[in-house]
Order: sequence, then structure tokens, then C-alpha cells
Amino acid sequence: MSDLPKTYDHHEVEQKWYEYWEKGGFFSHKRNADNPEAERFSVVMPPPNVTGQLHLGHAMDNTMQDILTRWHRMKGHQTLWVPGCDHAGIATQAKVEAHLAEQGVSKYDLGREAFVDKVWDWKHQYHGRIVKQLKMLGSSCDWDQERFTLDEGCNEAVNEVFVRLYNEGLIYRGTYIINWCPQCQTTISDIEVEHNEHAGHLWHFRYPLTDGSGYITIATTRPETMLGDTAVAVHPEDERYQALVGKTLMLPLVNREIPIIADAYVDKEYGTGAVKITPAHDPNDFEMGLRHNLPQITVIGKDAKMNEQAGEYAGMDRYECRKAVVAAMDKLGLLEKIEDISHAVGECYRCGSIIEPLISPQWFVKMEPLAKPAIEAVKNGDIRFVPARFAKIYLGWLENIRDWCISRQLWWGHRIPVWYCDECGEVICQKQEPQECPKCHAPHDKLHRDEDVLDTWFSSGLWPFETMGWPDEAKMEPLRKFYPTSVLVTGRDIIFFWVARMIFTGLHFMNEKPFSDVFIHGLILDAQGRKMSKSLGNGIDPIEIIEKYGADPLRFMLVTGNTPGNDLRFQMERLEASRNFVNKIWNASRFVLMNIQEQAEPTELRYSLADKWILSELKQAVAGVSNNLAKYELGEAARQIYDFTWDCFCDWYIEMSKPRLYGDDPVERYTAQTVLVEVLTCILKLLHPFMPFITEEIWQALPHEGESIMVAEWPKAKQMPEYPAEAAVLALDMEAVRAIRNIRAEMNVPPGKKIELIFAADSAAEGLRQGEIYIKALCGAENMKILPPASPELNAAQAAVAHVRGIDIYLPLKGLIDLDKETARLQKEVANMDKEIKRLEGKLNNQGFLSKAPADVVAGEKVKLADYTEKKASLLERLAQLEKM
RNA sequence: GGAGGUAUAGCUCAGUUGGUUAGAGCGCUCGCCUCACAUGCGAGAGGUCAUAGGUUCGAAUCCUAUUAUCUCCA
Repeated sequence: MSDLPKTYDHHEVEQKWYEYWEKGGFFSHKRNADNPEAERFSVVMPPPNVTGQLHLGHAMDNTMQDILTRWHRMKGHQTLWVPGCDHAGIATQAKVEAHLAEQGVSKYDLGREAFVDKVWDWKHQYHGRIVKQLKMLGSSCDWDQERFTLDEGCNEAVNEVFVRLYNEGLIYRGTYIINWCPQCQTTISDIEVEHNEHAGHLWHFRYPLTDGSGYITIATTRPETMLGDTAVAVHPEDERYQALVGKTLMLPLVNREIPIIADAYVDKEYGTGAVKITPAHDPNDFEMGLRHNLPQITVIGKDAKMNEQAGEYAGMDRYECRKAVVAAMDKLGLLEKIEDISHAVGECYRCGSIIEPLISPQWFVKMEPLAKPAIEAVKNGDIRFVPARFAKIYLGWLENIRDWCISRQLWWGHRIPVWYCDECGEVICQKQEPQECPKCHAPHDKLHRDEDVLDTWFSSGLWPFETMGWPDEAKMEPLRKFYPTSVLVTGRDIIFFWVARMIFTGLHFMNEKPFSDVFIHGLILDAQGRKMSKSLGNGIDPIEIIEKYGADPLRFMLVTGNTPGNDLRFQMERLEASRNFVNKIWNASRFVLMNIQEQAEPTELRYSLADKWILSELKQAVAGVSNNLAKYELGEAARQIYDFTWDCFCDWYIEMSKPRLYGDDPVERYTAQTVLVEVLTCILKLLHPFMPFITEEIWQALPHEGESIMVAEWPKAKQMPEYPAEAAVLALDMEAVRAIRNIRAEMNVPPGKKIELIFAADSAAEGLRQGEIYIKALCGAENMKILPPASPELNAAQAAVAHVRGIDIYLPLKGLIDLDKETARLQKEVANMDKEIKRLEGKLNNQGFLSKAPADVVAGEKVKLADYTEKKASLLERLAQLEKM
């Protein structure tokens, strides 16, 4: 036991305890491993990208995981929280390329191997930073289990998965239309394309019929692709065009004869109802092309420039060509009109470039067979989303899923485990590099490996089991113990990217879901409710916050004032409120420590009214916090700790303990000291998952058993005592105190002035007597008298009066009473009671209410009515007295 | 075009199966450096719970529509 400094300095404290925990092995999943009975709790950290540093969103995500992990650890569970980072293919490669470009070096100058080495250097640098940030935040993850999505073990897992899916026919290579980012120079998957509204135009072009009988007007947002048109489509039921179906058109500028086809996909209402079909540059046209056997003519290359098939336009940028095509059509008199429209344009989620749909040979995962069980697992409740509404988003996506393009034309990532034989064209998919072609036995140097790497999410989709040793039997001890994990905590923005993929890979390869619960949280917004972004410059660095305020207030702020799934606004005021709470806890603890330095001789423990009240309240708080944590209602749990600590413990109990601590009854003193320590210790435990650092600092200073609060036993409400009768008595005394303080304030009684109190009470008299010591201390009263109701001397005094349930309170304030003011105050209160009485009478005269409402509700309303009626009577009586004065 | 979220005090938000005189923090007003804390203490003011209907004995809470706003999907 030791004293605490007057002010709390988080800098030193936070670092000290984190090192202590880490060295002590408190984060290890091996703790408690000898207890076969211990329940297990496991989480895998959504691996942050090694691209850069962590932002507030990561801070929130990891705080939530840490709260759950620390809570379960305190409950005695064997816990594993796996940390790690993601290699983030495109993002990291782009960063490093940009960095090299500043020095005038391109990746091609370096070559693949040297470039990848550079990326590893980058990774090491940022990885160190991320780890440091996580530690500053207090994350209690098991660092011995840390993984990286591109480490050897993950590579083995990726190869294993790829080869198995290939052999099962669930991975295939095919030439389809894909999303090409001309800036990143790679394919991206459908979900990596962001559709944003842009102001654009709808150009109406006339395509002449080959038979010379006229023309058809098509509307397009992409004139440059007309060079690759291979048909014009109309809706089969569109009367305007029915006669034309089957005829052919002469495609202007290129003079190619193309058919008019009918397809139900066409929207009759959009544009002219006739659309040009470019199978090589539009996904829908591609599909339609397959249905109608249309040729695919690629006119735009991977550099987003027109290729040789574009004839005279070859070499032009796609947008330059657009202008040229429009001008040429105009010149030919085939431009009917230009309409201004707003339409969605696909952009690369990474660099914002406009995506060019292209036909290209790529690797795909066949999704339907994998999606089915993943849909089922959520539908049947095996996997639960919290909040439940996110299940709908998940299901909606999986039910309409398209095959997943997994190959990327990058250098940074898991190289696709496929080799091609130059001799016979055999495709060899296997984990180890082949020494010869298994088909034609061509030697090793006749084989070449696929140049592409896999989508980052292909490896992070295996995260819950690849991090636990799979597929290496020798390393799978964590997997056997901790898979499936208990819960996944993540943002709603990566439900498709990541959550869904982990679910289907987990189900497919482990025959078991990867996690039971998916706890989804919202985004962090700035104070104005905007997304934090680099371009707005409104991002906040968690490190700065931690350095200035400490990790505890940041963590507390990040999980309070908010309900699961909703976005959270970051406001300095809220951070300050959390910091103030930390300060409050610190000072309350100082008070307790100061007052137990001279421990009273242990005598008997005799709980007084206040002790029984605070213990009852504590039990409720413990139950509430535990229940809310179990429901992932972290904000509500935090609020309950806050309220209990500040209101119940600091504002009331500590104040009530003072007269006992400073008095000379050793039993009272000893009891108060004991209860103070007991309740404070319990508060610290409840708070520890939220504020790990300050709680450890104080806990270590208090009398305690064990090495760390981290592994102290989580309080069990069921084992705690409660005293409802005494708690109710004290609650009434507290009401009286509030009423008295109110009068003091309203009557401008100087705070230092001691007053006298006279109570008129019948059944409540005993409770007042028991609470006398507190009432006097809290009201600044010298004496208090408790008289029977209607005692003669009550009328005599010139006093202010209040009434609380069955108690008339008289404050003799000779000379301090402003009669008019007092009358006004009482009248206001009478009016208030009138309103309530009227409301209750209405309710209680309602036959429907009496017969249909539950009995306890009816009884409750009756008690209220009686209270208010009594109070009103008392107030009126007092008003009558005042009039006589 | 489809789906969903949100709408409660000046601001940011709670309000968990319908029943509280509708709550908190910040801000505001009044009074206080009361021996843990002015990052504080005590007392207060402030809300037609977006709008319109409906269900119910009873609606901030459930249903329908509307409006505003945000997000996702196409």
C-alpha cells in the first residue's frame, strides 16, 4: 500500500505497466493452459495494412477487442488475441512505387526481386510503428502469436488453399471481362470498384440501317467504345423497334455491319431504348455478347489508350478519343443530341482512376458453391451478427455474388502457385516448384511461373486459421484449442471484403465457422460528422491524443456515447470528459488511500445504512456491466461504471464516509475504511477492461493479492450481498438531502452557514434517525430534530418547507426567508403536483387501464398518486401558514 | 432504381422485450477554492421525442405513409 501523487501522470505509468504485463507473460494464451476446465476465448485482430500508421478507427477497433479480451481473461478464461498486419498488395506497392518515383526510380529499373526487397524494407519500418501504436493503446494481444499475411506460414496456407480449390474445380483461369485500373496497372475485384455519381452526358447517335431504310438512334455515355460495337440491342417487347430486330446497321466511323438484337436486359425507359453493345468494354454488354454470340472487339488497351483496332484513333487516350468520335459523328450529321445527365462511374477504390472494363485472362474463384454454406451459417444462426441488421447486408451480397477475380498484376503479394509448360502448354498447379512437366517431362527451364500475385484478401480471408498454424500439423496446437474464434470485431466497411471471405474459407477448409459472433462497429467521424480522410485533412493521430491525454481516456471515449454499429463523432469535449473521469477516479483513490494509511484497529465490521446502500448499488452495477459486456453493449457498460463511480461512490458514499472516518467510533471508522477499499477495488476491476493503465496503477497501490489486476477475478454479482430495505431507507434520506440543499440554494443560504433541521415524520422517522450522521454532514446542519407530524412547535418557526414521501422538512431560517419568494416556490411546486395528480387520476379512472395493465404497474401508479396528493396537501398547508405571517 | 441506418435539450448522444414527472456529457444560469478532486462541488433552467395517421388501457419505443439526412448495393 502506498500513497498516490497529487496528479496522475499517464506517460510514465502507461509505459511501466505495459512492460510489466508483457514481461510477465500476462498476454500469453498459455496462461491458464494447465486448467483444462477453463473456457476459451479467442479473437483474431483485423490485420491493419502495413501501408502506414494506425488511425482512430483502428484505435476503436482494437480498444473493443481489448475490452472483450481483458474481460474474458479476468473471468478466468484462457484467452488468445492474435495480432498481425496485412501486406495490403496494391496499397503498399503503390506507396513504395510513389516513394521510389520521388527519387526518379521506377520498379522496372529495379526489377521484380529488388523491388520486392524494397517493399519488405518499407514493411519493416511501418510494422514497427504499428506495433508500437498498439502497445501504446494497451492492447493485450499475444505478441508471440503475431503474424503477417505474407509470412512463410501464410504463404503455405495460401498455396494449400489455392491448390486444393484448383483441384476441386473451384479456382479456374478464364478470359472474361474484368475491372482494369489503368493507374495501378492491375485488375481489381468487383467490390474494389467504387461507383460514384458524376455529371456526364448521354450522346444520342444515329446508326444507319444497312438497307438504307433509315437509322436507329442509340444513347451512350461512352462514345469512344462505339469503335468496338458489335451490335445494337433493344427490348424484345419494345414496339418502337420490333420491326427492326434482325436487321443490320452500318456502324459509322468503322463501317462494320452489326446486327440489331433483342434482349430483355435492355431498359426501354433509358435513353432511346436502343443501346450499343460493346462486349469488350462493358460487363453487361459482355454478358449479352455471350448470349448472342457477338464478337468481342477490344479497342482500348491496358494503358487506357485506343489500340490498333481503333483504326485512325489508335494511340489516342480514351477521353481524347471520346471527343474525336463525337466530333466525327457530328460532322457526319449523326449526332442527334447531347443530354446532360448524372450517372455512376466505376472508380478504383485505391487510386480513384476510372476503371476500364477489359477482357483478359485471369484467375477466378467460383463463388456459388462456396457462398451457399456461408449463407446457411448465418441464416441458421451458427454465426451471429451484432447488430443483427448487418446479417442482411452480408446475405444480400453473398446471394448475388459473382465469381471472384483473384489475380493481380502486381509484384507484392503471394505469387500464384501455377507453372506453364512452354513445350506442351500444360498448366501445373502445385505447392512446390515443379522440376519437370508432369505431362511431357520438359525440363525445369521449360517451365515458367505465372507472373501474377493473388488479391490481398485471398490471404487475409484465411486469417482465423492460417494464424493458428494451419496447415502445418506441428504448429496447429492453437488451432485445435482456439478455433473457431469467439468473436470478430470489425468495421462495417469490410463485411464483403473480409468477413464474408473468412466465413466461406473457414467453412470450406476447417469444416467449421471461423467465429461465432461478428461484432460490427461504425466509423469514426470528425466533429462535423464527416468521414476522416487525407484529402480533408481532418484525420486525428491517436498517438498525439495518447501522448497528451493518455490511452485510458482515449479508449473510454471511443466506446462511450454510442451504440453498436453506429458511427461515432470524435469531439474534443468528449475526450476531455473522459479525461476528467480519469482524474475523478484518481482523486477518489487518493482519498481512499489517504484515509486508510492509519488503519483503524480491526474490530467488528458493522455495516451502516450507507454501507448497505453502496453495496447494493455495487451489486447492481456489477450485474449491469457484466450483462452489457455479454451483449457487446460496451457503451452502456461504460456508462454504468461511470455513473456508479461518479454519482454513487464519489458524490454520495465518499461524502457519507467522511463523518465516520473523522469521527471517533472505531467500529464506524474501520467499517467505512473496509467498504471504501472494497468498493473501490471492485470499481477498478469493472473499469480495467476499459482503462487498463490507471486501474493497474491504483490497484497496485491498494491492498491487493495477486500480480496484476489484469488477472484479478471479475466480480460476480450473484455472490455479492444486497440490502434492498436499507438501501430504500437511505434513498429516502438522500431525497431529503436534495430537497434541503435545494432550499439552501434557492434561499441563498451562505454555503458555510450551519443550519438547523426539523423533520416531521411518522413511519420515516426511524430511517431519518439512522441517517442522521449523513444528513447533517451533507446538508451543513448543526442539529436535526425529528418530531411527530402536526407537532405544535412546527408552525411556530419561520421556516422554509419541503416535502418528500412522508416527510415534512422545516428549515428554520429566521431572517433569511423571502416570503414572496417562498410563496412562489411553493406555488410552483403545487402546480407541478396538480399536473401530475390530474394525469394519474385520469389513468386510474380508466377501466381499461385497471383491468388490462399488470397489477404492479397499477399499484405503482396508486402509490405515486398517494405521494403526490400528500405532498400537495402539505404544500398547501404551508402556504396557508405563510399567508398568516 | 433497390436495401438499410439515423431524426430525442443549444451541441453530441443514451433511452435493451411498450408503463420513469423522458436521461447523460458538454454548453448555459446561480452560488461555492467545503481538509480526494476547480479536470472540482452544490443548486437550477432547458425537450409537442422529425411530421401525419394507426395499433393499444397506455407509444420516444410497435405498424403505415411522408420529409430530411447518411450509407451500402445496382
